[in-house]
Amino acid sequence: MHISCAHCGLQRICFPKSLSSTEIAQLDQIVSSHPAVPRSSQLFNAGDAADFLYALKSGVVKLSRFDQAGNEIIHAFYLPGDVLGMEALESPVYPFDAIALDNCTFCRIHRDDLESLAQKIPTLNRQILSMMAQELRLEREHFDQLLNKTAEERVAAFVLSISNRFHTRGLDSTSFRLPILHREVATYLGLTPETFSRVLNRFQTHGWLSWRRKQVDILDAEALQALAEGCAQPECHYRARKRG
Amino acid sequence: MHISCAHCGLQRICFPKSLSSTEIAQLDQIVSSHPAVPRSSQLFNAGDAADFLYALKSGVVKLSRFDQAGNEIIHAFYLPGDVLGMEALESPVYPFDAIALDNCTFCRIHRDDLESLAQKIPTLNRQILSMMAQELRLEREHFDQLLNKTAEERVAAFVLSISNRFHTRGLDSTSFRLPILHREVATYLGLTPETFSRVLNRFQTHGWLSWRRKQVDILDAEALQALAEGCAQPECHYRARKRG
DNA sequence: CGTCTCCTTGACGTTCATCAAGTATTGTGG
DNA sequence: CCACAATACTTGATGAACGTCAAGGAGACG
Repeated sequence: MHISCAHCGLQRICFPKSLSSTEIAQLDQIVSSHPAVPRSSQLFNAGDAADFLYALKSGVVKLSRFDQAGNEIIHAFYLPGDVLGMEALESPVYPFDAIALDNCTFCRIHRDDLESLAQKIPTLNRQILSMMAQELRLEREHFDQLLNKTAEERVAAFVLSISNRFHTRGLDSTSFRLPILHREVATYLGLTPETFSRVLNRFQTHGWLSWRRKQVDILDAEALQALAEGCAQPECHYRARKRG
Repeated sequence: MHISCAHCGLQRICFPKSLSSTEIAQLDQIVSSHPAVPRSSQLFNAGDAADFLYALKSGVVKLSRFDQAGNEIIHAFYLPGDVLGMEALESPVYPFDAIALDNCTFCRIHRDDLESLAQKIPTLNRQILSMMAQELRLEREHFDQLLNKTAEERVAAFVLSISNRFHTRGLDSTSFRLPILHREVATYLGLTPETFSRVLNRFQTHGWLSWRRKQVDILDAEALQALAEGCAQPECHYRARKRG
């Protein structure tokens, strides 16, 4: 049975974020539980009928697809409280695969139910739009992390970005377990595993970061921040070109 | 005075896309005209209060900002019929600059008016979500065009993408004027003007494309398509790595 | 304990950014 | 309408960052 959103620890991040208690009660009517998805299984695949939105309760999910050349493209990692499937509001099918990187649990909402309810509750309507806009913002952030950035800048920005998301969820933002393979992080950042490995090695040497297997420890957030923002560091020979 | 959406040539692309004639009449009530914006001027800047959504009637607009290092990042080019400002539905201010690349004309809608009307018209509500989702899809397409792609693949994909958008608008999709500087296209694609110039030169040599100043002529769409998809071409020594 | 997958480390080559200089085109004022 | 300036684009030489290939090591799982 579904636990009421009113008692869920993720209500500050998830759907109920801006709703009143009576509105949350209405939301509860259309929220149901979804069978747990084990590690490496898909929640849905590209091309599946997009009937539901999913709220991630626990675990981590990657949103990905394979391009014509057979390379994996990873567009997003979802953490507890995030909502999956927003992009399908444009089309009848999901455009991407959603794959559990850990054992995952979900709430789910039928999109027709959500649409009907949103038509009655303006706050919910605004909330949906806001979540959609956030998805767009995150994608553009991801884009910015890659464009004209060196491998070191990308990794630094990624670590800080994940750290912030842990912080938002009230978790330890300097030491945490991240159930994502290095290979997948590299793919997300448009790098090869080899390059990613070398960057981690350099960060460790400088005492900025320890990231062994799935355990991440941020040792010098300021150094990483400076690097992510493209400020000069002795090791970074490559400089972004200046504005004309 | 505002021309009714019912008589606008862009209604198949713009807001009225999926609305009935009575609904379009209601929409007309909240749509107003906006003073023309001359070339190189901004429609709005990052940080401005985001009170309005704008529908581009004529001209081309770029959505951009400057990063910490002072480099321009261009996230999108808008063509007639496109709607600007969707991303601001999450925040009270625009997160980007919108700059006219040509003399531009706009319709505009106050976001509060739109929200109220959408609460009454479910079709409009769905339409707004769909436009938002499309914005997200285009951004991800943009992302895919850059990730692990060579300069040639990026340019080929860009030309075809623009061509498709002209086609959607019922315009000539093989020969058209594109009022975007080469430098701006290069920036959009994460390249330098030099590299962009060299790619155009190669395409011209092969007889695939002629792009002089602002006049674009696609001479061999299939060759460009093959290149954009990463299929082998004699000139392209770089091959995408295969899926593991 | 053995196998599989993940990660690491090294040597090398390619693509593209950078620097620099030159040519074409647009815009402006006389 | 022409001269000049400013901007946009082109072309060439050079080097750096990172992808590729190859092989070895370490952790996970049965």
